[in-house]
Amino acid sequence: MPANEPGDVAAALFLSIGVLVRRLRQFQAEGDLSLPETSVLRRLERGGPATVTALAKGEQISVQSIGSTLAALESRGLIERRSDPADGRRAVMHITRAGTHAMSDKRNVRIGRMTRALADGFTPAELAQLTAAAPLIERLAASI
Amino acid sequence: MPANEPGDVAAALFLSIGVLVRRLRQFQAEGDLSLPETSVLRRLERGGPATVTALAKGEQISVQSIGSTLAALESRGLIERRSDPADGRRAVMHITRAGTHAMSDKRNVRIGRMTRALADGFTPAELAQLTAAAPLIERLAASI
DNA sequence: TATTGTTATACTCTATAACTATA
DNA sequence: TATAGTTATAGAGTATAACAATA
Repeated sequence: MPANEPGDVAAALFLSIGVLVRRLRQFQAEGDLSLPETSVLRRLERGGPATVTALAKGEQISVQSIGSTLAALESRGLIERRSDPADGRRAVMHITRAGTHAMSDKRNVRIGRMTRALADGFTPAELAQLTAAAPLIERLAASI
Repeated sequence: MPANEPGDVAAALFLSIGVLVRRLRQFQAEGDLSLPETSVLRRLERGGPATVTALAKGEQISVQSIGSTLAALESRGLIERRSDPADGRRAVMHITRAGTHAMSDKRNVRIGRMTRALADGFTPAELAQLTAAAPLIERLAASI
């Protein structure tokens, strides 16, 4: 049984997630969703409608930085902006039917390739390990 | 027992690693190692001396892109460039004693914060899950 | 010719600063 | 005044193209 020293876990995770992100960045074909676009759509799909500030906080970027991503998604009809009737400052973003469609395995290149690689090269036990790791990685990001 | 559908695993991983990378990007203080610098040093530390091409391939970026990172590390004495006597085209990069020192928990802000967060907020069982996930994530990156 | 690496240039993603509108 | 969001500008990180040196 290994010791799983926090320092070793940290270094190993750091290297592996960096490589995966850079690898995923390489599949940017004409018309594909970008990395941040995919992430925002997935978040809306998972967590439901959210304000600009909430999305930025979830994505761990500034409110200003998420602006162009939201504008791009909105201009393609993948999200819809609704003003909050209770607070005129707030803009609540909703994923549209087209947005959900764009996130399907067939349409989304990155998620699709990850899905195929996982289905072809990983055992159910390994998929279970990755499934268990995802929320831990999110918790780690939130606790750093 | 959940089904762990590859599509769901892919989407969950995608979101979590994106958030962690963006969170890690935020700790860029004066003099700290950058994200790619930390990654390259860790790779040399783990895998031993490597050529420019091998490092670029490991990091999943182009040979051209890794150039500035290597130049920055070399100028600060954290890596050393040696020409391969057997092949004059090759430059073999070695981590120096100072480079290893810069990667220690105390000196490296990102790895250090990850290490502390893991030590403080995660159980041994959770650390074991993350330890198991890291090589799977690397394998996924390589198989996409 | 093919491979290794460098230099030059451009694009993507994110940050900070300054601003407007609403509370 | 404080909060939600936008616009403008800049920096980090990576890509492609063109090149030089060696195999």
